[in-house]
Amino acid sequence: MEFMSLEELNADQRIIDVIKKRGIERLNPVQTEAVKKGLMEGKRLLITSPTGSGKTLMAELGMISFLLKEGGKAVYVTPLRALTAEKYNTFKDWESLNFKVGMSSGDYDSDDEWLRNYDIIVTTYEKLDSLWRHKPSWLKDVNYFVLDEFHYLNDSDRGPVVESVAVRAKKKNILALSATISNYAKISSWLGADAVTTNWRPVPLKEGVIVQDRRKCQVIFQDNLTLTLNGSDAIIAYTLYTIEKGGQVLVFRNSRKMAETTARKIAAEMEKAPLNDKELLEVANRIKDVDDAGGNEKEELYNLSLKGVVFHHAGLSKGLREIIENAFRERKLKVIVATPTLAAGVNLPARVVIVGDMYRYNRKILGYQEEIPIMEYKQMSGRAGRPGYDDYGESLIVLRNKRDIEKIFEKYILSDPEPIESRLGNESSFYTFLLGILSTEGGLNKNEIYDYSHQTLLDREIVDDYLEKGISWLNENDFIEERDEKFRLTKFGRKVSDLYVNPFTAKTIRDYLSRAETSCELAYFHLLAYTPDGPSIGVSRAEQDQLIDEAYCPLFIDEPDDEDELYEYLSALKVALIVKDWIDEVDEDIILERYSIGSGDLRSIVETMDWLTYSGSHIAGVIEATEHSRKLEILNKRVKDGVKEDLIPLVQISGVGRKRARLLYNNKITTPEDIVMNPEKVKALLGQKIGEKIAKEAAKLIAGLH
DNA sequence: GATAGGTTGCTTTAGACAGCATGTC
DNA sequence: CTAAAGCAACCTATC
Repeated sequence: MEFMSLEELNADQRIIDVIKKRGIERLNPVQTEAVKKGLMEGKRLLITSPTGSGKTLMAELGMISFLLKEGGKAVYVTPLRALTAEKYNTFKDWESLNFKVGMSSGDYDSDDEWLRNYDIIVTTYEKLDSLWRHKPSWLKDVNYFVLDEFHYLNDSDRGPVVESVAVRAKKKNILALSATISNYAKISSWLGADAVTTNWRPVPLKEGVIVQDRRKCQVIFQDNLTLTLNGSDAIIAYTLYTIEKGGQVLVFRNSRKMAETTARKIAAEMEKAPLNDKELLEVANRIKDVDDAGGNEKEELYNLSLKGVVFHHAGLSKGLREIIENAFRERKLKVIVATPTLAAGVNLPARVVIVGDMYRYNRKILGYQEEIPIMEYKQMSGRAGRPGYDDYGESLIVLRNKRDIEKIFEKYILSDPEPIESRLGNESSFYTFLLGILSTEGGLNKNEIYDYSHQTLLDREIVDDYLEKGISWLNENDFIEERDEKFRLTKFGRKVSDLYVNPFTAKTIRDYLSRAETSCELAYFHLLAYTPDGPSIGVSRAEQDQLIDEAYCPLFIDEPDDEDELYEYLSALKVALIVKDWIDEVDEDIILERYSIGSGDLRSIVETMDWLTYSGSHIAGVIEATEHSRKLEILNKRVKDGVKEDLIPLVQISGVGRKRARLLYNNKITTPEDIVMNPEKVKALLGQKIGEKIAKEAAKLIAGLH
């Protein structure tokens, strides 16, 4: 274990100053090794090391020293919008060296060309992929790419994009950062990079299992240390044990419901725990005052937080999630019981991590529970141990059965994660990849497409197979055309690539719309939700029969016979009904109740349908289905803000949402002009301060139109 | 006859990226 | 292609 001093680093003094300002005195062993392997000289590296081993600083050293020497731009890519925002904030430190930092993702989006003003751009894999297709002028100035959380390459949904980005990025200088992977040698040689691999962690990790044995729980650590606790529930017993000793606990469960009930059970036992009621009351009030709709989860979280225990999953609104994460970081909340959301994502360590379930239901195969990937376990256990607070972290796997002990130790604790492999080997991903390269590169002949495709991680034979099929499929379906032996995107293909929708989504939309007359709102939503890009949502047994009755108008798609397809069809119908309620201005809490979804779910459905209505409208435009296009355009405006058509002019004003707009409209203020004309009335309706602000925004909007 | 506690049968099951216009976080 | 936990309705023992 070698720690390099900042003096030895031999870097520009301004770099040292920034690092020192953060309270960092020396480089840790991972960082030291990376520096020795040429990080500061712009050497191509693949760094695989555990969570919290200071990979971000390595990326910064790499980027900054490269920019100082070579000029140009650096792009830092992450798989999550939350990570993009987090990195953006840390990289702001480098503005003292006159490097301008920008970010671009679905959340915080900049105009493509505007990004030229930045030296460091933080973005997501999908956004970068999309940028490449739009070819903004500055992209050729980027000579350094940092590919963060590179193990996402192995994700079946998102991996293909990571790989496409890597294929393009590796033509330039790259630094790939990844969790520990077993086949790093193969990956680094594919990337043309040197590998830096260590298992060094800033806080040591003690792993073990905890087994339920009647009224007692047996804890067995890796180092053979054992411990017996009283209690008939292993999770509760060890959580209480940890809290008594002043630690925080992160519990993982594999369903939302279980996360909630486990949180309730722990909270019920918290009477004897040492809690700071004043702090918790303050947290509880933050939860109560959150201004995005929290649904009925809000009240429950309020009560739970008074006991220092909360649950956390994607059904929660963004505001609630943030409050919980911050309060845990502030060490006010003692326990979070979460679904896998918190395993990846932003940094949120705890002294103890309890992995409650080693199996997960597989939605594709009935009755089949698969063991969770080792990588996923490592991501969870990696959250154990807070630097500066804990001497070591503990990660415990809960076992229901004694005879699993050895197997679990062998598989999860003593082994490396599974190798990461290409996920491009299926029609949908590969065809998307082909569309992407033709979009970026312009016209290519067959040989050039071959060469390009062989840059992927995929085996040659598989590439060749999909290539033939892909080219003819894209050709037959009018995404591409052949001219002078070169393949180019058609107008339709170009549009699909720009919209960033899956080609199968585009084909579905085009095929149905081109042969049908216009239909009702519900039918459009249903069609969009039924595509591969549509939101998927669970449909309960009881809902299934009801859904068909609620479809009040003819849909574009006929009811399928196949059972699985029928489920997809009904799921899309449920999405359609939710979005229909949303644009009919049904109160948010009523929607959540009616469809038993969380407010986070509603937000994500609306977000996706916003994108898809926009895309649908433009696809209809290209195939000259003008009526469809016009209808979808109006729906898009309504979905964005959740309003009926008459409110569209009002919600264009920033600060005016569905509720304020309806209030104004009911009082005969129906346009931005009305607001400017009657500022006093607006103030009377919305309050002095808000009214004033909105009047200003309305004036700005009108000015912008002229 | 009320009630605590058990049994049976049925149901449900994680997460989160993308366009554009806006101002430029 | 190998399940498990929650929940409501019903059942049973006990006082």
